[in-house]
Amino acid sequence: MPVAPLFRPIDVAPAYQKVADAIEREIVNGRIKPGDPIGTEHDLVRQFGVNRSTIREGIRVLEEGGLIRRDSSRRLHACLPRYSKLASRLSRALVLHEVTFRELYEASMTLEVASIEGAVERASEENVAELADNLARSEAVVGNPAMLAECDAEFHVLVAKASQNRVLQLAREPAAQLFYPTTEMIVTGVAEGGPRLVAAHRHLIDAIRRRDREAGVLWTRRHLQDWRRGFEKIASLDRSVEHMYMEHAQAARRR
Amino acid sequence: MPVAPLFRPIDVAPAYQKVADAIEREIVNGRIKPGDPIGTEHDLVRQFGVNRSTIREGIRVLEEGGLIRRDSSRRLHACLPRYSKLASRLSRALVLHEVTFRELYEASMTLEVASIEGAVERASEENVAELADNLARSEAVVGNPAMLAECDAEFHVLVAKASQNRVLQLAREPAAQLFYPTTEMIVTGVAEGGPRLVAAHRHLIDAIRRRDREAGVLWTRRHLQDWRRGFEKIASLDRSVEHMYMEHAQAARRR
DNA sequence: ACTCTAACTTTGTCGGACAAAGGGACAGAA
DNA sequence: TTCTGTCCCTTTGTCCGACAAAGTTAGAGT
Repeated sequence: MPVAPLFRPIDVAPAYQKVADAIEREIVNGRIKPGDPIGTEHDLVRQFGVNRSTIREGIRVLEEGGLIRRDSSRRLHACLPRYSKLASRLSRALVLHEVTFRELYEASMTLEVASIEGAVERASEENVAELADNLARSEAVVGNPAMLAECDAEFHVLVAKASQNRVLQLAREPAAQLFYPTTEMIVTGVAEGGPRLVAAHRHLIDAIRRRDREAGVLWTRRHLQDWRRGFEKIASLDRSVEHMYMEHAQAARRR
Repeated sequence: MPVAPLFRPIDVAPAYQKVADAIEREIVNGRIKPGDPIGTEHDLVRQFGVNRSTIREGIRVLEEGGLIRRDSSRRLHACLPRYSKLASRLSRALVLHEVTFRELYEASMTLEVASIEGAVERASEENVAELADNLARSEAVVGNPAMLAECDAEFHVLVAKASQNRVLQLAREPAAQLFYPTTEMIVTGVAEGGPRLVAAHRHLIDAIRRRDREAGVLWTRRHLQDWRRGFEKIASLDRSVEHMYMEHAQAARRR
């Protein structure tokens, strides 16, 4: 016979966790707004009535979660979590779960197509200008695989931004971060890779300008299929993402 | 005139960060495998030659990132970051960025359709069984909005799982976590909401069983449109996601 | 072989300490 | 006035040592 639920489970979280939770609550429910100062560690010691070491452990948790940062003078502020930083956590997780390039490819096909559709529909003048600027820089470094791969990654971030849909922007980022290093390898290994990549970007900008959804989708598909063909010259799609790719995601996180 | 780049910026990361980075590197590059013990704090003090407080701050960073956990006896282990925990970080970020329900809806339309397509193509017997089990439980609680909403959230997690694409699984989760609380409100407010929801699930399972892609996509669209219609009876799609929704995501994180 | 207890280890927290770096005020130089 | 160097105070990052509570291990006794 089950016992009558006389007692609720009591909260036995360690103190540093409670400190972190308390500050998190205030930020998430909006009482502390992004940019607001949190106060010094000593202030927090007084407010929470715990030791500074405990406060500091709590602060580390929030810092890692992207909810607070230290400014140039190391003072604490609430802040809006940055997508690229959060996404690199996810990229890391995907690597550890040993996802395959096939999964990456399939998901990206969906996400990038959705991005371009949004961009075609809603891109602003400024979005297009950013994309055009990126294209110009890409054309200038078409012979440099590393820099071209970086431009490519930025290009797709800008397309997602142009979609004006931040959920999509965030959803595509983890997979995109894992693509980036392979793009470099492919452009290095496949002679016509660089020019084809830049040409695809040019068509994509054109499609956005003309609000031509069909063309946007078509060229996004081609662009990704190009990646796939290039990749399959190097390795199998069923290979899992290698640990070494994390270096790039780590670099992105610190930025 | 720009100065010749004689010096590189020097690395002045604090000690606790270096500790965290060093351990993270070993985990991510695979030298420490998930499940492996990390050693006691005292061990780490000896190995890194820094104070225990410093070690502990580094550990908090890794713990929050999901790379290590403490087992029942509080000993440290490397572990695979859990999707739902990471996703709740993203949900939190989306709330803070004040994304609109329109963004959520549009992105989910893409992501859930992609999930069902994958599920129709690749769902295993076991996946279908899990879905059927979920459906049975849903039917049993069709009069209870809170429990039905929970079942609905689980259903879509299971569909994504059935797609066998972990990238997709991860990408859809942050948006899905924000959907969940509204589902409850809608089912509460709209009389025929519950039965329609369950009926849609039944059709989806059926589509997966028959490997009928068209039907799967169709019913996913209808299911989401139902949500939208229900939501618009309550509020505008252009409203931003409210802070209160975070409670659910926070609960998910702790699990 | 099993249980119970005592000793040991580990974690979470505390208090205090100090060097390095930043910010602010202030005086003197250009 | 504007700039610069100096002094002082605050804050952070790190260290040391300590202790209670909870978990682990080993040994005693059955």
